[in-house]
Amino acid sequence: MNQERENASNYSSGRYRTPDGAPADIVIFTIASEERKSAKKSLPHRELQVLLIRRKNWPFEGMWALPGGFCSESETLRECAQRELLEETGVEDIHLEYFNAYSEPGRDPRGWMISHAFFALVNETRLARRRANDDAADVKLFPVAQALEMSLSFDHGAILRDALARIQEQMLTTTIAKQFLPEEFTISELYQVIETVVPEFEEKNFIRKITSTQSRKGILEEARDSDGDLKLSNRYSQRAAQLYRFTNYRPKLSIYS
Amino acid sequence: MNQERENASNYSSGRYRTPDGAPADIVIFTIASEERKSAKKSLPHRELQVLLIRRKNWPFEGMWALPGGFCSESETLRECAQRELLEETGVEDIHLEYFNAYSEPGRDPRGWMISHAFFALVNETRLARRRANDDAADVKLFPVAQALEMSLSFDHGAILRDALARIQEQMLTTTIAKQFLPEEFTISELYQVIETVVPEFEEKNFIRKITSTQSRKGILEEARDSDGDLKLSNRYSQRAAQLYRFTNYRPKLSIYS
DNA sequence: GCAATAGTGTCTCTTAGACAATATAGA
DNA sequence: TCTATATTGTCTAAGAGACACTATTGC
Repeated sequence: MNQERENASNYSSGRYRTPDGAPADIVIFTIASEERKSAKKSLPHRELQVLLIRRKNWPFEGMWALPGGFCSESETLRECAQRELLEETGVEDIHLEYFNAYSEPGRDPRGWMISHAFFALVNETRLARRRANDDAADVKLFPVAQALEMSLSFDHGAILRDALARIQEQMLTTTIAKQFLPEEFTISELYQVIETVVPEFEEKNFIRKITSTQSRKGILEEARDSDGDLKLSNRYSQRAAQLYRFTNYRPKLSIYS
Repeated sequence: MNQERENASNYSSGRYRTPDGAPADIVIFTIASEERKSAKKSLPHRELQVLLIRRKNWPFEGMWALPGGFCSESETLRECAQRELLEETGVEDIHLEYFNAYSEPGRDPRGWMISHAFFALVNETRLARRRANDDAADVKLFPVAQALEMSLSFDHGAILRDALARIQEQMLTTTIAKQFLPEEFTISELYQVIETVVPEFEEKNFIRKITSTQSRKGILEEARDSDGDLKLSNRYSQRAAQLYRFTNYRPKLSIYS
């Protein structure tokens, strides 16, 4: 023990310049949906949004930034990000994923800071509760398209771009769409969510492929009530639509097969 | 300017405990191939290997570890990793990719260190030159299967596992296979490389799929000589095989289509 | 009946998957 | 000729892609 302590203190006796902090920044995405004003039932308009906060202190005082904070020695980066997420949005237990580190010298005027970037996907229904509590002037959801054009603090513009690219890729290759959907949803809702995140997405025979092709149909299963009958919803349509839920099945993708 | 400096010094006046360094560790993979001793021409035996170094100092003195080093304030993590890679292997300009950060408290007895993990893919022909120069006792390639069973320094066992999972996924979804192949190669070589990294991989009609199905044939193109004639190789076979090269085309993958 | 969404029929062309068969050339 | 790899033939079932068509139900 003494040996170890001595070694350790020997080691850190100022031979190296050390970082001035270990920040974690979080790109919090949500999909806002707005009922369209129409006499008939119709699908809502959906929009991908990102949560930004207005900085109160130097540097970049008054500018918008990604939520984040400093990690302490006694927690992992993930725990730090979870803590920040809870503070900013009041939500826990949601999809939170580390995706990159930002280490460009000079990226932070406060000193040498390597930022650890996470993205989080939050269902708007869970975000809604919290929003009323906040000072709307300091914490705000922005449409992603708009946020990308804003001048953000630090290199947060680049972080946002990277996060968006990542969730666009994952939206098509994993089942993260479920983060933006209720437990049970219709095929149209799923399609809309995918389209909202990846505007280029187009799949003419979507319903058929997802429900009846052998290689993919394992992704979803029909929702059934306690009697085992199929559950339908007519929330967005005159004709009731079948409700589905995600299974745990995740097809393996390959460019070679 | 003065204002900024004053703010900065104000900021860092010991309010937070700061990390004791910013290390980058690199998981360097290569595929070693060994000609089989057979009278007839036959495909070599291939094996995925990882480069480890034996630690000379406390902590974990004498144990094997991933190569790595401390990042300086004036470089990015990538530059740091590139520098380390050059020092350990003598190679530059190869596939180097950041994949995770390791921040478990207590992971490094020297203090609070968040390790930034990269993986690198090196063609054995480029590694061969360097190996003679090194003291074989301190830098060594291990079969990955063996390295996974060794007790490595720090949390390098976990880092190695994660890196392996990542390149297995990427082997099937991107064209990183080319990192382990010469510019021009035969279909069998490509198949072997994929199989070496992902043992479960099996594709009965591989040659046909990769060369003649519409959705995938863009990945490869036939190699041709200056006259425009097809180039063949009989290095591994009696009957000469068509040589191919990767194009820049990268199919988009989706679980929904 | 109209509007708005849900879902099916149908047709053609391509691909998957399994195996057998043929091709090539050095030893 | 034998051996080891390369490449094509063939057949069936499944899927892709396009579009027209039917279904449902509140207004």
